[in-house]
Amino acid sequence: MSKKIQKRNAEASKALIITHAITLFSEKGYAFASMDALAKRSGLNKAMVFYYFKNKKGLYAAVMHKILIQIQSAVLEENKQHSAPREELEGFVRTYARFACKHPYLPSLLLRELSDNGAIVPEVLFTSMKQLFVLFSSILKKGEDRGCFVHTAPMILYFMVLGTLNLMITTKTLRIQAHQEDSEIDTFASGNIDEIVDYIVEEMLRMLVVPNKGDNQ
Amino acid sequence: MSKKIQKRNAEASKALIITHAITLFSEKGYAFASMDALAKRSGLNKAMVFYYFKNKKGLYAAVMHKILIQIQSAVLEENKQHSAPREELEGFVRTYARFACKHPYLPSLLLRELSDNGAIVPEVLFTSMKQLFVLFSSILKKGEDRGCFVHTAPMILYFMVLGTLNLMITTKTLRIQAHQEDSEIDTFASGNIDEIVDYIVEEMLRMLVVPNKGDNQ
DNA sequence: ACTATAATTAACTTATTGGTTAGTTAATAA
DNA sequence: TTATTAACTAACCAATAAGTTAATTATAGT
Repeated sequence: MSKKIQKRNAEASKALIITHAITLFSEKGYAFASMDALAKRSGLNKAMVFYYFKNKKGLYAAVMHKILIQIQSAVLEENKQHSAPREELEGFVRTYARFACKHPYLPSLLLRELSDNGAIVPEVLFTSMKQLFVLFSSILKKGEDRGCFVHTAPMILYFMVLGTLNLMITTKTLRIQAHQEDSEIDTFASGNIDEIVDYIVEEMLRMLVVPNKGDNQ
Repeated sequence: MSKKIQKRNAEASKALIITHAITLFSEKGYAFASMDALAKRSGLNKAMVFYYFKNKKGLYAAVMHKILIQIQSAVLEENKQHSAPREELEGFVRTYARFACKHPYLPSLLLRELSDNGAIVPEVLFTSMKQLFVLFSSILKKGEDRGCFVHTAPMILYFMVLGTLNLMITTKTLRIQAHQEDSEIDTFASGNIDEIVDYIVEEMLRMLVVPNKGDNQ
């Protein structure tokens, strides 16, 4: 039969808390996200938060873990569909970008953590970022080995991609506003995420592709 | 004669507060920077902070204003020494990078603000970022006009530069740590700021320079 | 039906913090 | 010398927030 509607359901409550915590943390940042507010949003008693997650930090760690696992598996999964370095690279950028755009908490939480030596939950953040980086480097490496990419410093390119995407996404409203105030300056205000990715990928390839070997996918 | 050492000195006190506020804010972030702690660090009475800056937000605005003016004028000033687009571009990147590296509060404060819709002081941040962007675009534009740069979306390149630099700088300790834990992965841990700039400029030029017109400075 | 336990709640505690205020002392100009 | 003002201080206040606790209710296994 259909699941009966329970008045008590640990998993559901936990999920409810996490869901609202994600938006709350990304809206307000860690410090300004109050657990009272979270309880109110979730429609649960504040004590439940501590019951399930021990303390604020624990909850935050759970939140970060969840979204990092999500982005990680999204990118890793997508990557399986390709084998040519150029496609892999484009897939990496686009998947990350689309995900980040659909879940705008990702860039803001990520930038905040990164700008702060992984202030609140270093380990969680770290392992995830590392895994993505390993994939990214392996794509570049494969390209090099096949002779279609020139040699580069993967860490710098990685941050180039992430930095650009995250900033473009988080500053979207800012850029639109700036363009309205002064239409002279081109803030790429109209660009949607796929156009941005097109641009970035184009630039990346211009950096990477070995001259006169462009067709060597 | 020499200035007599005064027991009371508005300007000195103000400066003292700002100086310590800069480090405090960048260490702890806006929310976790307490005014009690600031007063203690500055060796002044807490009330002085409010006496001079009205409230915490006002102080923060003053802090941001100061550092943004600094970076802005550093870059603008340096730019006067060049006229060839390629040199101008390199100068822009290097001056920003060196400054940010010498004053590591800049990247962390900047990223935090940017990742948050200019959370705390939108206007101040905004005008400064805009001015730097205008300079950056004008460099690219000049390059295009002279036929040595290809056409690009300046906003994206701008964030590419700032994103990469700020991330590389703020994650320095993180990267060193990661490399120590697993020496397999190349986190560019050893790279100093000038090497990083070399790399970035090299990549930027590979993106920008019109093929077979590379010498056309 | 009974019991053990997991889920839930209201009320409370404790600490911190941004900000105020009323009063005090140093400098300065008449 | 004195009056005025600007710089400075100690003590205080109200609000908020993280975290606790002791009691209560639903649920599931026996």
